[in-house]
Amino acid sequence: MSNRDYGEQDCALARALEAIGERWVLLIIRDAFYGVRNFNDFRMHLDIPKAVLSERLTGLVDEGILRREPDPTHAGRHLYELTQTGRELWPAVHALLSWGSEHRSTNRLAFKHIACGTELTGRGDCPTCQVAPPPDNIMLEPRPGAKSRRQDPVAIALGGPHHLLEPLLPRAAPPAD
Amino acid sequence: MSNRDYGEQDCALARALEAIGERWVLLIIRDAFYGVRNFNDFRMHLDIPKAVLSERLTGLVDEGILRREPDPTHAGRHLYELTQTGRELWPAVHALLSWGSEHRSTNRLAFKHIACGTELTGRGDCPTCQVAPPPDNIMLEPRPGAKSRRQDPVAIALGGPHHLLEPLLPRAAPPAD
DNA sequence: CCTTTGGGGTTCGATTTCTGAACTCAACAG
DNA sequence: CTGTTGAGTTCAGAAATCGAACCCCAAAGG
Repeated sequence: MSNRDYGEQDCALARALEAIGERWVLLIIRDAFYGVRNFNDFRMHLDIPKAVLSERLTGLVDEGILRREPDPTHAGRHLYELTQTGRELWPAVHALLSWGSEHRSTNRLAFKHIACGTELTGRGDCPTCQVAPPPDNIMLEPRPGAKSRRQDPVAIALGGPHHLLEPLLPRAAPPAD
Repeated sequence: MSNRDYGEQDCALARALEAIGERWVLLIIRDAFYGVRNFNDFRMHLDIPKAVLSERLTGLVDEGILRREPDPTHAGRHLYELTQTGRELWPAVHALLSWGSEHRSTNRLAFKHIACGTELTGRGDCPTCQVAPPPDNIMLEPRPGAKSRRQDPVAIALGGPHHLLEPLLPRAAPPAD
């Protein structure tokens, strides 16, 4: 990852951007918060070229943001999940998400504090409990009336409420009838 | 700016990254928060190629994040400053800065609430006042003992305390004796 | 008046990165 | 054994980045 750096910049922001500033990386991390864990689900949800996805995933593993582990259900495949360092990117991801939904588009998703059910503010605080919940205490649910333009399995699985960081099971929901 | 987009991604984060996700952009915005306002100061502080800087600045103006105005002291020159929309990126910038300083390098700068002088938390809150100050109520000061590797005029001007968003005057400080 | 200087760009090849399509390889299903 | 699918790698063309060179204008110097 560490070509494409910012040289002599003597600043924590430059260091952060060297780790997560490349194209696609924050969207990959967003999906990881949403519970995406395997290569093909990232790929289908993001429409990202395979070579780039592969490179970004190994880069993020090298940076200590994702952990790669063997997929117990399929020999030879991997699962990717956020490390603690990666989870600590939640405030940054949420801040960008909330700037984007304020100034660029309204967000289709609401984030709620699991402990009390209250929707979080733009700063990621729970107004009821006066705390900033960590991602594993947040759930996401689609706003009523919002429907996705995408039809890939991940987008469909995100059509219902879901705890952040818990694995999405995209293939488990083909509506049988 | 809007080539290099994220296509069908149906997400406020993708929209935000289309505006501020390109290389250099967040560093330019950081410098704008620090008070940098003219082309050459950005250029010298960032070591960015002129063509790229020029393209990014006009892109940010088009996106409504910076405002370009004539420099009153030099005909034909411009000053760039953050719009309200741009200023609302502060929480995102601060979140990344604080992740970077926690996981990549210790930050040389401390951010303090002007109203009370307390240093802000990693989440950008003032622990004394229990509020999250907007950038025009924050000052930055170098941590004792931290010295910059850079010697450009902007880096030197940032060697002392400074209110965010107030113009830096880099050229005003050549130590005459 | 003419020349120099410096800010603020634009232009231009060389290099690097991104992209989509084609290809490989291993695990499984039938 | 054959076909399929997930997970990559390889490859060539397109796009972005880079640093250096060049251009234009305004003010300063003489």
